[in-house]
Amino acid sequence: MKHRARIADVASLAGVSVATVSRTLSNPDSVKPATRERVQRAIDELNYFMDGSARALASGHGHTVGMVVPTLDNSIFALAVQGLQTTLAAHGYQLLIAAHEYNLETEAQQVRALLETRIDALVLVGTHHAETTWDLVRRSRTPLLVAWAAHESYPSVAFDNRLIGQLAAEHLIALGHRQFGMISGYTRHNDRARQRAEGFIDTLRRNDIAFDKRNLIEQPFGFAGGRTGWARLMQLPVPPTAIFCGNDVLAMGCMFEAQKHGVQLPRDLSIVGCDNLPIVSHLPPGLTTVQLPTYELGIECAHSILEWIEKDVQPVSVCLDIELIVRGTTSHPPKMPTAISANK
Amino acid sequence: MKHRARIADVASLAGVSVATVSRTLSNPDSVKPATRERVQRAIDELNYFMDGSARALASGHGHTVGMVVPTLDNSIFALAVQGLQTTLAAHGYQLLIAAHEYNLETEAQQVRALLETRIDALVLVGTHHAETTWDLVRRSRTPLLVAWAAHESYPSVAFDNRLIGQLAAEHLIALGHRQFGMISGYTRHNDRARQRAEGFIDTLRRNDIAFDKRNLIEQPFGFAGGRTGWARLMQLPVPPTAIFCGNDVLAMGCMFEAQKHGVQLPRDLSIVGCDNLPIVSHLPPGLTTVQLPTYELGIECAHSILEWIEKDVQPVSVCLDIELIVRGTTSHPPKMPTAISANK
DNA sequence: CTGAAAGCGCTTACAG
DNA sequence: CTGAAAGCGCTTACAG
Repeated sequence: MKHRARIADVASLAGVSVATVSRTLSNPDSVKPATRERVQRAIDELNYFMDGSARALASGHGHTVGMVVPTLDNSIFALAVQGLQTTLAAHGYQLLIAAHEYNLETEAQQVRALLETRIDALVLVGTHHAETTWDLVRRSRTPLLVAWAAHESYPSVAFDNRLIGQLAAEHLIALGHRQFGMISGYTRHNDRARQRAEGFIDTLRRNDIAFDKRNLIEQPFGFAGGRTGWARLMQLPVPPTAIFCGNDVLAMGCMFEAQKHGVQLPRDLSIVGCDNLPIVSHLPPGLTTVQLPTYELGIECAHSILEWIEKDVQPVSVCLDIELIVRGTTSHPPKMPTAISANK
Repeated sequence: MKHRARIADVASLAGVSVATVSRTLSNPDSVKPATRERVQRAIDELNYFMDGSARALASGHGHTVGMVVPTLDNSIFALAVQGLQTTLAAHGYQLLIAAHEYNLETEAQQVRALLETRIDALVLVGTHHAETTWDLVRRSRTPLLVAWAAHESYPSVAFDNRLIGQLAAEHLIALGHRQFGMISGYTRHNDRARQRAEGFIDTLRRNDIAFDKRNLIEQPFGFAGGRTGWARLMQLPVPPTAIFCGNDVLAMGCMFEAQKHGVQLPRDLSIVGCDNLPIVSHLPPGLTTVQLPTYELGIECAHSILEWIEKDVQPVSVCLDIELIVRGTTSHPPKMPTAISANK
C-alpha cells in the first residue's frame, strides 16, 4: 500500500458501504455490533486514519478552536491555555494557539490566519485589539469569546481587573499606608493593566488619598521592569511606602531590587502583586498578591465555547472570583519614608 | 447575506472563474493585476474568508503542525512552543498544541486526535512514549520530529542531556566536592531526566567517585520536589556537599529548603540546576545552572519541519549548544559535611 | 440497520 | 493569463 487508506478502502475490505464506515466512526451505536467489528478490523488492517479536513468540510465544522495570547512565557497564560486545551480535548476539540508578544499588529495577523482555518470559535485575551482584528472577527462571523476582561457586546470569561486594584489599595490602606506607588505594564494597549491601575487609583481617591500620575511607573513585564520601577519610585520627592505591581513578575523584580538596596520587607516597604505564581509562596514572606484562577479560566472558556458551538446558545459572560493572599505584612507603615538611594 | 461567502460568490461578483479567484489567493503573480484587483474588491465586499478545510482537502495538506508537550506551565516548554509557533506562522503554518501533563496514556490520546486532523507533521518531546503512540505515528506515516532528545531513527532537534549531567559533575568535581547528591524528575518515563542522571553519575564514576543509588532522589517536578529532595539527601549517612538538580525548579526548591534550615549558599552547599530560567539570575547568587536555548529549539524545529514538508527532504538531526552558567560558587567544598537536621 | 448519491468548498492539471 | 471540470475524502438526508 503506497498511500493513506481512505474510507472507501475500508468499506470495500469490510464489505459495507462508506456510509456505514462513516457511521461506525462517528456514531457507533447506530451500527450493528457485528458490522462494527468487521469495520474496525478493516480499519486496523489498513491503518486507516480519518481525514479531518474532509470531515470538517463535509460536516460543516472542524472541531477546532483558536486562541491567541500575548505570550506563553508566563504561567498565567500558559495555565489558561492548558486548562482550555485539556477541556476541549476531552470533548473532541483541538486547540490552535498563537502568541503575539504584545504586538497588536501581530495579533491581527494571527487572527486572520486562524479565521481562514475555519475555526469553530476564537478566544482573545482582553478587550483592546487592533481595529483590523475587530473587523476580521465581525466579517468572519466566527464566535468570539473574550478572556480575562469583560466586554460589552461579546461574551467573556473575565476577572474583575478593577477589583484587583481595589483589593490591593484597600489592603495597603488598612495597613496604614498613605504614600503609594504603582508599577504597571504599559496601559496604552493593555486593558487589564489599565483597569488594574484605575481600580487602584480610584480606590485611593475615594479614600481621600492623593495619587500623582508620576507615582505610576509603566514598564515592560519582566523582572527588569520591576527593578526599574522601584528605582524610579525611590527617586520621587516623597517615595512610597507601599507599591502595587501589575503582576507578580513585576512585584518580584521590585522586591529583588529593594532588597538589593537593603530594604527589609515587609518592615520598610509593602508590596502587592497579582497572579499568585507558585514561586511566590516559596520566597521569603513579604509579598502579598491577588490570586487569579487562570487554569479555571481556561476550563470555563472551554465550557462556554462548547455550549456556544454545540447548542448554538451564546454563553453568558462570567466573572471569576479572585482572592487576596497575604504573606507577612507589617500592620503599619514606617513612620517616615525610608531614605534609600536608588543609585547602585 | 445569510451565510459565509464561497469562492463561487466571489467569482461571479468579480466576473471571473473560481479558478482565477483561487489563483488570486494562492498565487497572485499568475493573475493579471487588473483582474486581481477586481477579485480583491469582491472579496472585501462579500467578507470572503477562505475555507481552510476545503483548501486542505483539495490541495493535500493543511498547513498545520501538531505538537504535544508534557506541560505548558514551564517556561522551558512554553518558550519552545512559542519559538515554533512564531516561526511556523511566518511561513503560513498553524500550530495545534496539546499537553499531556506527564501522562503517557494521555499523550497517546492527544497524538491520535492530532493525527486524525491530518497535520503535516508532528513534534513530540523526548524519546520515551507509549507503545500506542509509536504505533500511531508509524501507521499514520506522519512526519515525526523528536525534540529535546536525540532519536536513532527519527530526525530530532535535541540537547545532549547526558552532557548536561556531565557538565554539572565536572563543575562540582573541579570545585573539590567528593560527596554528591542528585534530585531528579522521575526517570522511569522521562528520557531527558534519565539521561541527565546517567551523564552525571557516569562522570562521577569516571573520576573514581562512588555514587550510591540512594543519593539519587526522584521527585515530581516542582518546588516541593526540590524541597523534599534536599530533606531526603540530608538524612543520608553522609550528606552531600554538592547537589545536581534535573531542572531549575527542583534546584530552587532545594535551595529554598536549604536556606530555610540555615544553610549558606554557596559556602555550605553547591547546587547546579538546569534551564537557566530568567528568575535564577535575580535570586541571591549560589545557583549554577546549565542554559538550554529552548526558544531556539522551537525555531529550529520549525525550520526542520518546513524543509521536510515543503521540499520532502528528511531533515538531519541537530544537537544544540548548551552552556554552564556559574553564579557565585565556593572554590572548595566545606571541610566536612554540614551537620544539619532535615526535620522542621 | 444499511446503501446510493449528492454535496461540502476548494485546487489543479489540462486546454485554450 | 483564464476557464471548465474532475476530484480531494468525507457526511448526511433520503430510501429502503
